[in-house]
Amino acid sequence: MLKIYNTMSQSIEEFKSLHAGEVNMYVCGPTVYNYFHIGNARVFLVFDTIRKYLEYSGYKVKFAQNVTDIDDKIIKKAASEGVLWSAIAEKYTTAYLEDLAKLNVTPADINPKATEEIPAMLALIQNLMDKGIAYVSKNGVYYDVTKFEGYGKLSHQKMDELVEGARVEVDEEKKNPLDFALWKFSKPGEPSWEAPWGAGRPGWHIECSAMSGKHLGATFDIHGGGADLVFPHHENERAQSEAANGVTFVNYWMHVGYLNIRGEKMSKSKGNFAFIRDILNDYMQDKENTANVIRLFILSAHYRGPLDFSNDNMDSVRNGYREIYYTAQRLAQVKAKPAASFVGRDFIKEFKEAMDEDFNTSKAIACVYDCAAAAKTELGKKNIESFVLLGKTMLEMCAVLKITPVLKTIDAQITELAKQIDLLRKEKQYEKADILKKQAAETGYMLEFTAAGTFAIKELK
RNA sequence: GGCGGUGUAGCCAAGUGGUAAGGCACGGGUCUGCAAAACCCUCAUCCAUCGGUUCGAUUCCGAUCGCCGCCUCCA
Repeated sequence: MLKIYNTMSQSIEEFKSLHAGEVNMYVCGPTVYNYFHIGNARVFLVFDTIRKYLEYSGYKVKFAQNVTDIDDKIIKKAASEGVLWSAIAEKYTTAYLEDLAKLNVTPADINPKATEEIPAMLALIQNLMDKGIAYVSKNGVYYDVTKFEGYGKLSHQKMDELVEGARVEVDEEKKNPLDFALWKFSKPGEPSWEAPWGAGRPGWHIECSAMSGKHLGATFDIHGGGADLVFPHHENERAQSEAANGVTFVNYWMHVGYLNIRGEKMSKSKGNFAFIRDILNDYMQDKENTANVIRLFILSAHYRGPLDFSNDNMDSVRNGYREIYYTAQRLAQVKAKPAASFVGRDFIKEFKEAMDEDFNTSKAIACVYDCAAAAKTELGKKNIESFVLLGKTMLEMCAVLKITPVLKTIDAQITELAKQIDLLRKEKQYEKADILKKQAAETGYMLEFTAAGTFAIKELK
């Protein structure tokens, strides 16, 4: 039975989908004004893994993730580079999709762009206007938070306390300091869309309400994002949607903890800003397996807790990943059939139990390691069929976590070298054998001569 | 000030009312002609501190201290 921590109730709840066997989920996507960084990547990878696990558990998942392609930051960036805002949005939307693909993140079923969903937003704003919840001011259309009874319930803040702590400049045009823009009137030269109240662009929160409602329904199962979105973004989305539709917006709110770099929040001024694109390119020589190491690193801690990114921590994970990677390579070079059963632990069962407990990937990964170790023990005992069974079990778990090692085809040259070395060893011509071994090493392979056979292992670098 | 998170071995990191998963590193060993970034084993009398509840707490409650974050359209 799957359990999920719900930010709304601040407790772990049994998961019950709205429609039997189906899960509708929405995760806040990027504002495309730059490449995305390792912190964004954490959110994307966590929810990709959750989605995958839901599917593995038998759910049909409908996954929507927006692309915010109009926003102040985009306009600002465009101005500083002297290009059209749309050029910035297009460039970084493309980059976003490329980087996601390199991380093996499955594309969302629906990738709505803000600029393509303006009509749905206008309809929602009109709905709020009709209900007397929104009002027009000099600068735009605003949401009157005093009209929504449950305001603050998601972030567990009281309105007066929010006001006290507010560091925002008081906007005289707003009725209440907490009121937020649904529609911002454009200034000359700014991008704008026609609207009944005046030309402008959408406020930050409205797109998610409009798009999730349109594609997933007024009520849907899971809404996720980074922890910093709880307030104000998700609080405001909820206020908009529930006030407009009169029904519960989201059943399970999920938030991913912060990713720090060497213990500090990442920021450009501190020079500890890491784009995922750069990590993918620079971290290892083995590009095909870099995404797996990154994902394993991200999943090594529970998704709700903080996670510290550093080279040392990555290296530690990479060294651990080798165990899985090498086991997979040996498995691929063994021709035996799997044993019918393994007397011992039921790794898959343990794995599922871990994941069912609010996606405890840390514990799930421990199952993968234990299984790999058990497989190697069998190999050492020359129980090849048991090794194959356990190796396959390990790969099943890897597939769910999406860390399946990417193997190289071993070219004929290496196979030939291995044969020759084996021959030379039998003839005790060790000096010649060593020369050939060195040759193999130069191509990135190490050759293992074990009781269970000879393996050519591509090193992970 | 309000709210939230967090403090577990050298490092990363799970977890439980009955005495601590897993990974990395270290150390020892095994296989091997030698060797490996291979394999095996070892590695927290203890879970920030101080109280309380309990037969028993790292796990529950209270307090204290430390670190991080949100309350500024930052995931």
